[in-house]
Amino acid sequence: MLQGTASSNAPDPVGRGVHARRRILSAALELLADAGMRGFTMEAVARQAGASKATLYRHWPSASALLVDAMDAQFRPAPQPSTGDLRADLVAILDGFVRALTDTPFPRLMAAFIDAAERYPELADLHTELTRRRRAPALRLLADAQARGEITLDIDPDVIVDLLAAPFFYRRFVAHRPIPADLPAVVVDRVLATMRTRDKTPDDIPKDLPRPQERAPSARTATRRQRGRHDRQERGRQ
Amino acid sequence: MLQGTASSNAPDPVGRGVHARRRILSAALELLADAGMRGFTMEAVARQAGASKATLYRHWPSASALLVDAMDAQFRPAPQPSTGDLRADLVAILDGFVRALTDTPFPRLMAAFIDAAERYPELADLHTELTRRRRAPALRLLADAQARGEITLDIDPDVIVDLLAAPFFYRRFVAHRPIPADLPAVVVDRVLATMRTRDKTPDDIPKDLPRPQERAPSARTATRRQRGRHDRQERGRQ
DNA sequence: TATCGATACTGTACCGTATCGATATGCTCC
DNA sequence: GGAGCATATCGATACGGTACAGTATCGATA
Repeated sequence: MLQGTASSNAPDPVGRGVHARRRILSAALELLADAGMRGFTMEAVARQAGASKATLYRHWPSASALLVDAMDAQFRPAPQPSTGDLRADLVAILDGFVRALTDTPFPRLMAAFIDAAERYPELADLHTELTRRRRAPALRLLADAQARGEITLDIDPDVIVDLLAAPFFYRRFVAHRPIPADLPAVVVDRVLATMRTRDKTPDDIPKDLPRPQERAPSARTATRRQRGRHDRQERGRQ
Repeated sequence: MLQGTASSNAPDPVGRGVHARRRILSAALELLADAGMRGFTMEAVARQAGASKATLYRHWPSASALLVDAMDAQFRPAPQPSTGDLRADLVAILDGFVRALTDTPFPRLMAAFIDAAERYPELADLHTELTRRRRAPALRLLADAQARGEITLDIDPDVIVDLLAAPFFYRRFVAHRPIPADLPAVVVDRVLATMRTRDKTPDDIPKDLPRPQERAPSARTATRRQRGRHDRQERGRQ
């Protein structure tokens, strides 16, 4: 699948080798998260893993091959919520994003991926694939809801998923501002509001859902500014 | 303001030094865009700039101080479209984003920023500030439209700007998928649809705008207009 | 006169390869 | 079923080569 990797296709070797391999893959990700591509050296990985440099080169022909394997091994498929309540399920998915972006080392790893993908084509391909897998649950929810007649998908569903997922990554990696706890609900409501079918709206949808034209007044207080330490004052120059 | 920079606040020195300083700042950004933080070394910058390493250390105490200055010097304020047509102005801004993300070296620089900001706090602060400036025109458009009674801002306007801007960065840096030419219009229409006031809708708003509940048959055909207003936007170097 | 480019220098870090002894695993043979 | 051996894998270490950090010096130049 991804060329350049020495052993991702082969069955895991038996015996003592497995342990060294796993230690090395974990160490590679730790280093990448801690120090980015600058800290990702074969020497440092070997040190961190308590392994010999020779062992690294026995398993992977190059640092980038090791990195691809490490990225691939790290991925955990996202859960697929399916309570039948589209809004709740989407919010659950986005809540998972928020947790991953705030309470785990994932964002530091992600930032390194973003940078690495820009410069190593094989990493860009893998990054694309991993992102595709992360998006699959939301895409499926939308397709199911459309099949039930709950929503009208008159545009590319991938764009809808973009609208849903993008704000969280943007806040974390570009705007560097805190993510309000209710942002998943706010985003889902905004996006769903443009897709509800007039004729059929299931009863299990919360009634205070802010439909356009007849919005619940609570959305305002729910999203009160909420700025933290990232709020900065004006700078002197332009 | 940004500690660690040797001279960003001081007036530019006169004489031959100015030229060397500018060459070095440009070279720093070129290297950062080309090879990320790995390629950003004082030696490489000096080579690229045709300068002496000693000259670099005369101006900046460290590599990160140089990087902060280079990032700061690169920024060009985004234009502020204001035709009075909220939709057209927002689309113009997002078109500028798309051009910067597809036709310039800006994204490679941006990816390096994203990674660097994760590991160097002073770069994160600067990145936050630069992003804030990039968002200012859209925020002002929304405030003006609200003042005109054209839209109802019942949530944090920053969240609206997030919804508008995020999909483009997400597509480019996370999903690694091409950005359709009509995505700005699609995004603007989706987001505006949830904010239009019922009572007052200015006449200069296109009538085929996909309102929720009475949607135009295709958001695609409905959003084909107003292109090529301003051709200048912020990007990296020249 | 201030700034610059060029050069040299020491110290450190990493690359990629080679070698060697240690050890866990699996198989054979009794 | 257990002792013993063969094999694969491992960690440690060393090596020459390259690159970069940061400082110092000196002559050139605007």
